Amino acid sequence: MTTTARPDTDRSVALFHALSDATRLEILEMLRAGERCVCELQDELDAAQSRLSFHLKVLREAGLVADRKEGRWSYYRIVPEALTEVHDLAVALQPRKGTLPVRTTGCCT
Amino acid sequence: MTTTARPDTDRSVALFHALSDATRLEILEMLRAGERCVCELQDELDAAQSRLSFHLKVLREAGLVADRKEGRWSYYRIVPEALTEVHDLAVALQPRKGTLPVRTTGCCT
DNA sequence: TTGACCAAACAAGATTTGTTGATAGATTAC
DNA sequence: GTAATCTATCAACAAATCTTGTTTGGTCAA
Repeated sequence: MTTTARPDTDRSVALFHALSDATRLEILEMLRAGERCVCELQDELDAAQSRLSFHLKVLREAGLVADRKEGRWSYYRIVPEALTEVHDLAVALQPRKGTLPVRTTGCCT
Repeated sequence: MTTTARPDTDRSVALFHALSDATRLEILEMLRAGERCVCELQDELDAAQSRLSFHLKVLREAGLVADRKEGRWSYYRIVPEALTEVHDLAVALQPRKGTLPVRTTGCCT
């Protein structure tokens, strides 16, 4: 889209987009066990440093992870609230209660 | 990614990707109220027909919507189970219970 | 201070995604 | 039959995304 969706929609798009990549999901999967520094992610995922940095930035900008510097290391961790948001979005997209699976009246009549 | 993630990961990527577009989220939002034919979506979203068809295909291939032909009309509806999957994925990504927000031991020691 | 190390940022290229406009198939109305 | 309608698909282009390799800045060790 070129344009103005509801801010709600923009936020949803950002969250879902950040989650729509295998590398990023693998990063999150690793972080489920707790904080990790970039070098650890690099080792375990066997990914180039710049690649990891790119994906971590996407996750960070979506608010899905947060980072913390300590000396020369950067530690990343999951932001649970962001995942709760995703959870809530999925629920909010479910059909409204009382909706018939198939309609009885025709369209464009 | 070029490659082999766990099938689980592939599925997650497909679902999240399908949800990572404003037009597609608007389509789903409309379908929450019940089945709609393409021409109705077209009118309400003010989108070109081929554009809509493209996005409906993405949603369909991800299993988020299902369609039904009746005469010359195609009716689309939400597949609630797919949204439940999304819901479950968000939950599954939450940090494991008992995880410390910040680690106490250094990395790469 | 010099050199090693960690991580972010940049540049260039390949690939994927989304848009528009045109075409084609199927169904209904006349 | 022919024409109109609805939708999927295709081709072409623009824009966004991801990857790799390089550069840069900051921190630590000797």
